[in-house]
Amino acid sequence: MSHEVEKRALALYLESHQLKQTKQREAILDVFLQAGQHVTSEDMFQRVRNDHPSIGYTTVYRTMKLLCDAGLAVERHFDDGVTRYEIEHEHHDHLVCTKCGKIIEFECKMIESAQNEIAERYGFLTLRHRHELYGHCSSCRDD
Amino acid sequence: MSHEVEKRALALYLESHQLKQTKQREAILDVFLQAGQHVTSEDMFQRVRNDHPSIGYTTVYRTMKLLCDAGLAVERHFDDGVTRYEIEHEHHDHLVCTKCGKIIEFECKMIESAQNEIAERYGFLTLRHRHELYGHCSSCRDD
DNA sequence: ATAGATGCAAATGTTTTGCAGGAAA
DNA sequence: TTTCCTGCAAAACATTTGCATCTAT
Repeated sequence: MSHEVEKRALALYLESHQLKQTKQREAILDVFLQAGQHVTSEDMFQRVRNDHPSIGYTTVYRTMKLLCDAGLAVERHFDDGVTRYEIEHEHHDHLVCTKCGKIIEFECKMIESAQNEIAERYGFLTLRHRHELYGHCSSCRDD
Repeated sequence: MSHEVEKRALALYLESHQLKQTKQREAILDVFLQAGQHVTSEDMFQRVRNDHPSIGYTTVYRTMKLLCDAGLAVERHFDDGVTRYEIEHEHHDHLVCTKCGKIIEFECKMIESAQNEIAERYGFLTLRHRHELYGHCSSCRDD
């Protein structure tokens, strides 16, 4: 079984917060780790339901929130009003194709340093950021 | 009466789309132009209600959508899940204070050119973007 | 035994839609 | 007089909460 690191991390988090280890939480973490980036809540629910028909929507929501608190997941809000989750990893931004829905991640040091400069100029302490470019990806731009 | 340019623009848009000029639309545009940047739907509704108690929520929503279509307003979604509107103007980004809620606009040529470079690298045609830094503003960072 | 978790149903908050009546063209 | 608008109430969504029950510790 893979993802031992993440499972371990969750176990530690639960323990240190007097929370309980349950099959539901285990199952949802499993599904999340295998689902890839940018899954929606709906997505998560469907996938979880596949293997565990008795798990409710509520538990999926609550557990995703838990995973965020534990630092394993990050909540993202793109412009379509649906919450998405991704596995927590380094600083990056997104290109979002408004035709096919594809989401491409990118990273840019130049932008990061520009952000720092701006923040400094305004005496602003940056905790997190969003940076998304919306448009048509290479496959869709000519259609 | 100010904002003649915007009123004219709306009139032209309505005319060219076989839509009708109504007091509600006029009133909502008026309120919007005087409300400043980043008003929420709720905000708009309250302000409109002040002068015109008979105008319904539905009409406010519909008219804000119309103003967006007409290019007079832009819809923004920050991370609190509430739609905000701003008067359409040049390319800019935002610093959002998560303590006091203040929203500061900024512009940065360096970031813009980096964005273009990224888009080019991925063969991506950018139509619009969001770029927001969340954190504590200069007044809140020491509290 | 007990604090915490679950699942359902109901509530929430925001935005949209159906529809009958009303107003602009 | 026809087409488009309006306001209300109800629906639609995504998400959250109350609560009785169940389960890990």
